[in-house]
Amino acid sequence: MQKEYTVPPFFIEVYSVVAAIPYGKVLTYGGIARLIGRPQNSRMVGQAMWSAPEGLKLPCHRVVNSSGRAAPHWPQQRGLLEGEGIVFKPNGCVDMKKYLWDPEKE
DNA sequence: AAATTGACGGTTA
DNA sequence: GTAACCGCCAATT
Repeated sequence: MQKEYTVPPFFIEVYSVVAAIPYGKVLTYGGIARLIGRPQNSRMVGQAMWSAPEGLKLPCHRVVNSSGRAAPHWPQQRGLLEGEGIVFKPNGCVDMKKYLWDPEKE
């Protein structure tokens, strides 16, 4: 078998967490990094998303940065979140106070 | 093996 | 609230 998918183990951890985000909730890159045990690796989380195979159905659009804002290189993310019932504030930020997923609380 | 890049976080101004 | 700089770690080339 050829390894077409040389998916780094680190990314898999990220995918697992991202895939666990419930509908109508959002999580920050740093939040994911913290859940996988790498609080300093927030950047890798984003890199994992970009490299994420679409077949995994990762709700990457539910992942926002610490500012509560959507990804800077992503044009449609905002529309996707609104489609899930998430409301953006006029300044373009998500109401993290309400939509930020709390894995330990669930 | 080395150097560069990167969908970021946090702090300071 | 916004803007700019630094730091951190791993993947990619």
